[in-house]
Amino acid sequence: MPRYTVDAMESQPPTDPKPPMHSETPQPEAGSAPIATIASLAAHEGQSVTLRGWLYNLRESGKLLFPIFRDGTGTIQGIVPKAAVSAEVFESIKTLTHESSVIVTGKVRADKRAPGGFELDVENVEVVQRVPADQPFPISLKDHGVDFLMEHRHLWIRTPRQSAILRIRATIMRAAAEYLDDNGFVRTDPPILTPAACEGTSTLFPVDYFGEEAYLTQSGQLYIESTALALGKVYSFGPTFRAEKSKTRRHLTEFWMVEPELAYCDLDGLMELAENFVSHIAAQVLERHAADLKVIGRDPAKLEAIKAPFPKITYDEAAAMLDDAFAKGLIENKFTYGDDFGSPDETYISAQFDRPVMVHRYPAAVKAFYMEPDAADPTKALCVDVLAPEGYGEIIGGSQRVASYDLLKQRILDHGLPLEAFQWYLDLRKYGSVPHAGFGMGIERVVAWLCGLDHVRETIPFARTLNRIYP
RNA sequence: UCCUCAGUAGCUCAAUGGCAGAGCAUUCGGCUGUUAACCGAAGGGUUGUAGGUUCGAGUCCUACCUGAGGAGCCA
Repeated sequence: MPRYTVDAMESQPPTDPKPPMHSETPQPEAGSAPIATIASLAAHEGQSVTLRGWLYNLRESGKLLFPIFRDGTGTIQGIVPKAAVSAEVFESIKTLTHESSVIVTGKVRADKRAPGGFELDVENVEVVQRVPADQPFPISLKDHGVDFLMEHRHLWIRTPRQSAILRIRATIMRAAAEYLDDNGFVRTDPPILTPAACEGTSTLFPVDYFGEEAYLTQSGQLYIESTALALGKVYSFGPTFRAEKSKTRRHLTEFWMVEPELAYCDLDGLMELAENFVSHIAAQVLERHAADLKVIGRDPAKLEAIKAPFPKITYDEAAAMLDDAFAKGLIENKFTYGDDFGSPDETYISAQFDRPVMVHRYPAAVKAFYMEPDAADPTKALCVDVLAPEGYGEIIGGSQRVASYDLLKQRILDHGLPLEAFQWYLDLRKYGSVPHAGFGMGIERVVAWLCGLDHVRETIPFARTLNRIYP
């Protein structure tokens, strides 16, 4: 039997020398133009470069061709006068079809007429694969319907707007991880296959686990509570699954969540983390994606406003705002005190602020069993929802967790949950329980909000929604 | 699960109960600065499915299918 020691270790051996992050791009042959990306063309003004990409569009005017190339980093228009190239090359470009893959050589030239400031005087085009003309690329430059685009998502992502969104998504995920990594958090990802519901049983995807019923995780929270008590500050970052039959612009059945969890942390500390965390992410998007924000038509001023501290109001204050709004006829439905906020309620509350608003201390009765009651008013839970502006709704939900063994056990029983499934979770309160807190942030809602999108299905490469699991 | 809306050419959409149309895409022709280029021509249809009303249905009625976005629930 292998044995595992838990003895304290001496300091760790030095780490290996840093391996390269990625392989080098193939070196060009001697004498040929260096390989460049479209995003970096400004550094090559006046030089001949080689671009490797695809034909995005082709316009022509008599004996002038205007092919637009894309390479994943951007687009650039080439110009091909008939007299400038051989008859074979001219004809080859003239008959190019949308999305044919090409290796282009040309000289970079600044031009005021070009949207990006540069054009490419094309010298040669090597066609890697020509899209057959009788089976053209299905995504045209004109409008398409949602159904058609989602059915062709694998091709839709090639369009400039979708590519820009995916680049911003990557930065948002990177900035989230980076903030936590730089602030002493240890990434501890929980399992995706889980034996029982975290909070209930109705919203999970069941899977067959060698004849036993298991579920896809709907939150790693319970697991990272245990890693937090082991490592102090931890986070998880991964996909989560909800089988809810929600059909709205804010819902996916599979989405990504980042969940920090901290030992020795209370609700105030958690809220401070949340606002700094979100501010850092917004700042990174602004810093790295001016061009992409322009492509998607997002006003950077909306992101510039996202700076800590965020406004913080209690549930009671939010409820009073809704009552006031109803009295003035600003919202349709009267809010019932004690209920959770509905989607229109959240939209109204968040619309009163230019940055995310933090609503804390909801009635314990409408919140999850693991939330710590407020000592000052035990009918309230020490929890916080962060509502994004512009109607994007809840992007973060978090709380201080119940620290007492007896109270947590009672809560599990009160919620009709099977005690045996939570035995390990109760252990956390048996062995060195401390005040601890954490939150979960839905990546897709943050992407939709920061990008100003009207639907989360554009925020993830392949969205999984109620009626769609293809492609 | 409920409510609302939609389904016509490859795509986006027109068509008072009376001949099935346009733009884009594709093919052919024209144009030396186009910016979703433009101009001319051609090909392209089981109007989601099944019934029904009618002299006649893309259009009206019934059921079903598919999709959309809103509620609930959530991030």
